Amino acid sequence: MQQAAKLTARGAATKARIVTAAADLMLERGAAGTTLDDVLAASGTSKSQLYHYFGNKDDLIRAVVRHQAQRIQQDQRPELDALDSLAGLARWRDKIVAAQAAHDQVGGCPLGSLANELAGGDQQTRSVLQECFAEWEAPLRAGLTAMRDRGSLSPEADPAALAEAIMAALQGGLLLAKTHRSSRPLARALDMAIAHVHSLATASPA
Amino acid sequence: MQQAAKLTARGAATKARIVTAAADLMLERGAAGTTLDDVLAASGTSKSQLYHYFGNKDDLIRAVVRHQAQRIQQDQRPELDALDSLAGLARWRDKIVAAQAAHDQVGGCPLGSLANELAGGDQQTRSVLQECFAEWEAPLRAGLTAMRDRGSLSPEADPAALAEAIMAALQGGLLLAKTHRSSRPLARALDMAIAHVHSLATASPA
DNA sequence: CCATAACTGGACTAGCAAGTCCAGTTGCTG
DNA sequence: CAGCAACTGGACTTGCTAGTCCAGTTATGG
Repeated sequence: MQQAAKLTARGAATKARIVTAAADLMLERGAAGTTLDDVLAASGTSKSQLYHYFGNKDDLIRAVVRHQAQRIQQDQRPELDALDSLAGLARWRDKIVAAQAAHDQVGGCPLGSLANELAGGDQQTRSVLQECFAEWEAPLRAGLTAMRDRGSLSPEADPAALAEAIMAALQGGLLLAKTHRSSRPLARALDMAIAHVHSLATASPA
Repeated sequence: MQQAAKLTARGAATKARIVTAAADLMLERGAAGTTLDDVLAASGTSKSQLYHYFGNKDDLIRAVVRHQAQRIQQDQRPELDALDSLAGLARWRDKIVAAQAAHDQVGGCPLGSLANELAGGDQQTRSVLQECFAEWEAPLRAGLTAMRDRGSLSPEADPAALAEAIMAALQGGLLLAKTHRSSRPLARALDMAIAHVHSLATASPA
């Protein structure tokens, strides 16, 4: 992998095909449970192509992590950009619960599952995970900050802490949902988190 | 494995040694990432002993899941039996955060990590996971129910939903803590959950 | 003290997985 | 159109892993 190379249109397409196939497989089998041969078969490529675009399996895994993070943000638009009101939070919640239910309750968070598996690994991969979570959390933190600055939330409310706690509820809710094959735990976790934001809302929304 | 057999004291000790070693290894490397040879080396046993006590690797994994669930409950006593007050919840929170910090922020929830990895697998294993989570959650649900019945919590409060949401916050907090190598996300998640219980508390605690 | 069953050691097999290698094809670019 | 670099195919190597097998040792109950 000498990736400063040119990368023609065809090459880019092949690389994307590999990452997409790997992401799908790793979502349902985990990163360790997915073999490169599986990825090659699913993407219709060969060993040499994979090693042409990626240094090794870990490198591919990091690409998959970034891919899933992008996919999540894409899926959650435009709701992710309208988290500066209680109504906006409710819409985001509904979209997430609906998406989970649509997946037959199978497969938790594409990012959370990978994080769980890879957080104990090398520093490089963990850094990517941290960045991806931060990127995902940013719009939430921004929305809560806007609410506080506007006076919709109590001045004592800590947007950063709130956003992190909500993400934790989301991740835990998805894990329990996956385990129980039911979206109920996810719904309850998010409802609790949003109720907590409600309790910090001021009577007069400014 | 014809486990209706006798199982002498020595046999029981060997079996326990295998499960303990496997649990430790799987906590830091995951179930798939732990080889049976690793387990044998760490426990000072041999292949034939492992297959004498367990049908196959999946069988061992299920034993590890049950073992971790028991260990967690044991570690969280006596706080787990005193979750029928806001003060009790706070003590439980402190114990969990301290335990996480004591582990150098490494390794999330011994049960949650396994659940994440195994929830997509066979029904048998998933059932064990569900039971273990239910068992762990039971004291929390009981405490919240007692609070509501006593009048410390609003009659509208739903102890089952509350307990499940709190467990979700705990799991998500542990996942983010593992990813960031910091107990901050865990503390924030639990603080939010407990603040939510506070908001449901009645002014007069009876 | 003998027979039976629990228990133990470790060599062995079969299959699979990551990563290597090289010969060949395609497609830019001057 | 020539030449170089990007790209592709797939066989091959090396090492590991779950699971098997059997010969042998220890405990126990009659």
